[in-house]
Formats: sequence, structure tokens, C-alpha cells
Amino acid sequence: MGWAAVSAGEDVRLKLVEADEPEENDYHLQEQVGFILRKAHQRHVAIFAAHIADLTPPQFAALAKLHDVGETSQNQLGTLIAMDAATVKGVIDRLKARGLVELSKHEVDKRRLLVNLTAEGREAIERLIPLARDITAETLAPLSAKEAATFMRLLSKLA
Amino acid sequence: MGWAAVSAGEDVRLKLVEADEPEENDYHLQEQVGFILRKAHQRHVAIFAAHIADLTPPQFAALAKLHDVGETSQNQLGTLIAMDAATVKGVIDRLKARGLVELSKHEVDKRRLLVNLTAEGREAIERLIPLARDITAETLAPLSAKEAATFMRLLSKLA
DNA sequence: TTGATATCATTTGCATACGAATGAATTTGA
DNA sequence: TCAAATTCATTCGTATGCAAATGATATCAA
Repeated sequence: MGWAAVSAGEDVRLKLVEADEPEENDYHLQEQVGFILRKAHQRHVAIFAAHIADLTPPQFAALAKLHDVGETSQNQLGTLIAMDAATVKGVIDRLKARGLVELSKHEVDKRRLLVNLTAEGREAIERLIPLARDITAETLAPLSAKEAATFMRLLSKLA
Repeated sequence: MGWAAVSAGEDVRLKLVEADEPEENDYHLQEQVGFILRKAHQRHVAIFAAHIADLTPPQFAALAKLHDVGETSQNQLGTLIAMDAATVKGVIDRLKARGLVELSKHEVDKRRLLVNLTAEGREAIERLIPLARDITAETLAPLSAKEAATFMRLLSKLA
């Protein structure tokens, strides 16, 4: 440590600080919620990829939400799956290129771009939803059922 | 829905399924741990950006870890902050371009690229760490102290 | 010793993710 | 009604994030 060479003077300062406040002087990155949140998300994405190789989580989210609510505008879909306009455009473009969704213009409001599942897209999402349940289960596997319920409740408060 | 035209027959099927298993037939994206994890992470990144505008969370993580452990190889740093080799290279390149880290070759092992904080980088991270504590606090603000402790414990199990 | 492995770093390609700027269309309000 | 504000979508630029391929170097093992 840097203060070893001048330990006498520095020691006094450190002791005073510690006497004033019980606060930890060190900063431990691995204890910060943002860092752990990022790692937990990484782990989940890896689990997802192991179960569903041909779709990313955002792509799955778009299909699942379309399956849930039916035809919507691209922007509205983005709101529903927490993606900004630029991001959702890319996701939808790739799903369209693969024939899983189709686009059409809104009859009345000419600004809107309507997105809908194709038959193939519907078949795909209905086939994948059971796998998604497995993904959720595997992600939460390190927790007991009670812990998982607590975790989901608290995580929801932060999202 | 496709079964509307044959609703009578489908209704029977659905009821039988529900009788067999108490399982929920609907799939609710907003209840899946991966989706909420992604949103919680998004919220944290937004809070981070509001407090520290000129650095991203990964860049901060790199500086904070370098401050903690001192000079290391680029790959080793990546391991410590949970980034693969390709990602950490980009982060370090940008920090180097801003004069916050400096690179050097390992004397013995010529494969390794050593990374270290510059004086400016050290000054920056020491100035920012108090803000990072605020970021952690604000991210966890929706939870009580007890809930936050529980959450951190459970989240760590998933990371 | 040397051939097979393993490690470190780089590069390429693809996929989010978001701020900011832009343009078209719609809605609002004086 | 019509100008201002808003909404929807697109585009650009920047920054992760990871798989896969490659090259250089180091280590291991027969």
C-alpha cells in the first residue's frame, strides 16, 4: 500500500477516519449492484442461447409480445418490450428478413408501421415458449423456490 | 385466434388441459426473470449515466479494477471484470485514447499486453468512486435496507 | 528436443442499446 | 383554422458483447 512508507502520519489519518465513520474505505467492484446485475444478465443470456440457439432474447421478446397482443405498431411494440425506437427497428428488420413477422402500413395513421406474426412466426413462438419456461427455471435454479419468489419480487421493484 | 372458428372443440381441449395440470397456459413475458433482469440493468445504466456522464459502466469497471489490483494483462483484466477478450480490447483502446490507461509489453511473456492507470486515470477513478457509491444507493433505492441486503445476496447467487 | 496444446491478443461479423438529428404525419391549442 | 407541439419511424454514430478464425508465443509431454 502507498502509505506504508509514511505509515506514521497516514496511520493517524486512517484511524481518525475510521473513528469518525464505520464506513469502508475500499471500493469493491464485485459488490456493486450494477456489476452483479450485468453478470447475472450475462449468465441468463448464455442459458438462453444454450436452449434457443437461433433466436436472441430480444427477438424472442418481440415474437412473444406479438403473440400476446397481436398486431401493433413498431413503436408500441418497442414500448411493450422496453426497447427504444432504433433498437426495435433492428430487431424487427431481422425478424422480417427471416419471415417471422410481416409489416404493413396503418390505414388511418400513415406514420405507423404495423407489425404482425407470420404463420411461421406464430408456429415458432408457440414451439419455443415451453423452452423459455425451462430457461427461466434454469436461470433461477441456484435459488430455492422461496428464494426465487423473493428475488422476483425484489427484482421487479428495481426494473 | 385460429381456433375461434372451431371454438367448441377447442374449448373442451383447453378445459381438459387445465383439469390435468394447474399450470398456466399463458406466457407472460413481463414475468420472466430474463426480461426483468434486462430492464433492471437498463435502469441501472441510466442511473449511472445520470451521475457519470463521461464514462460507461464497463469503462468505469476497468478503471476501478486497475485501481484495485494494479498493473495486469489485458486478458487478466477482462477475466476480473467479466469481459471477453474482444470486448475488453475495445474498452481499453478507448480508455487509452483518452489517456486514462497506458499499455506496455510484458518483459518475459511477449504475448501479454500490460495495462496500467495513468496519473490522470488514477485521479479520475478516485474522484468517481464516491459517485459510484451514490449510483449503487440510487439503484437500490426502491428497496428497504433489509430488502436490499436480501436482494444482493440472492442476485450474487445468480451471477 | 520437438510436436501437440494452450494461452494471449487481434480481427471480423453480427446483434443489441441508446443519444441525437431528421423528416413525415398527426394532434393540439390559441 | 393554422401554427406549434407531438408522435412515429429512420438514420447515424458510438459502445458493449460474443462467436469464430487467426497469428504469435509459451508450455507440456512423449
